[in-house]
Amino acid sequence: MEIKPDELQRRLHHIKEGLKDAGVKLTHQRLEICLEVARASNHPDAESVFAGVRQRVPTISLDTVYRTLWLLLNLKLINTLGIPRERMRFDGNIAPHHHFVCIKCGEARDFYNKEFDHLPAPDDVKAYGIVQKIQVEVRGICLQCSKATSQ
Amino acid sequence: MEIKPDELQRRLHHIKEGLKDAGVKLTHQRLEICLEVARASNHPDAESVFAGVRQRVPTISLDTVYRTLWLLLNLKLINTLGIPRERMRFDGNIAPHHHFVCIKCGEARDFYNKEFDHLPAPDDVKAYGIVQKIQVEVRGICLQCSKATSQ
DNA sequence: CTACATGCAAAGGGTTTGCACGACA
DNA sequence: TGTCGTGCAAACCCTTTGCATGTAG
Repeated sequence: MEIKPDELQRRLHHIKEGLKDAGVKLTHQRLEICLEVARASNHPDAESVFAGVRQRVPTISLDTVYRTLWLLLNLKLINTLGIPRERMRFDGNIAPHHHFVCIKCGEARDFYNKEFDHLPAPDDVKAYGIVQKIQVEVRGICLQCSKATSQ
Repeated sequence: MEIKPDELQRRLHHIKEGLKDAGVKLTHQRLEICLEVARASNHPDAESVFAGVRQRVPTISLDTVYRTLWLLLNLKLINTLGIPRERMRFDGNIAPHHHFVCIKCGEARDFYNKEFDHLPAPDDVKAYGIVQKIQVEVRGICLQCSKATSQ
């Protein structure tokens, strides 16, 4: 599950520049963690990143991995799948629907949209497996949080 | 954050029928948990459901709430936000992209699609807050898992 | 040289499990 | 009455934090 070398270089360069701009120290550990997360195409969890880096830096600790990933996340140099720090949340709504998710407070609100319900799955996606449903996730900042920030 | 009474009745009825069909006992606790999750429109976590039910059933325990929610989930009578039992996962890919997520093994694969990148946010969604990005999540069963199931 | 990053270990929070009691069919 | 569900508490796992040591700038 590796990406192309030139794409890797592009990502790495972008991350390094971002760290430099933020004025944080470019330690050996941090660079290796960046490399690991930049070249993974399978959305690794912290444990996977840890295992990968450990092969090259045997003394690295798991909490350094966490701290570095959070650093990259806060600088918007990487993303997360789903919502960070999220506990499990349940949804009694079985009907087809979509979500507006606030990236500040995590609130998720349903909305309905017939066009979104019937988005066709691209052919290259069908090659990944059997498609069951398509859901659109709109990310943004909800009214309450945008008020709170502007005040 | 309550839904319309007739919609609530519809959901409750559907859940009760599902439980009956599955042949599980319709205990007082289970019914109250179903009511709580069916009438919540804010995608509650287990703790919220627990708090709500507790007002009517003071002796209920948190683990009964978890067990019942899992029961409903396995019977596909409710949904979860995000992927169940998911730990935090990171994504070194900053470019606009979308995900195919396997509901069996949780594997998420990127795909690119210019049309999806430029989906317009519906007006009623814009009323929820400031839209930052729109991501499409395709859920299904990946090739490996569908092979494993059919064997 | 000095502030910041690391490693260690222990704490923290959410979720799950084992077991004996209690309640539905 | 027998089986399944519940409550309690402890275990579990992932993640975070405090502190002394090490290191980049």
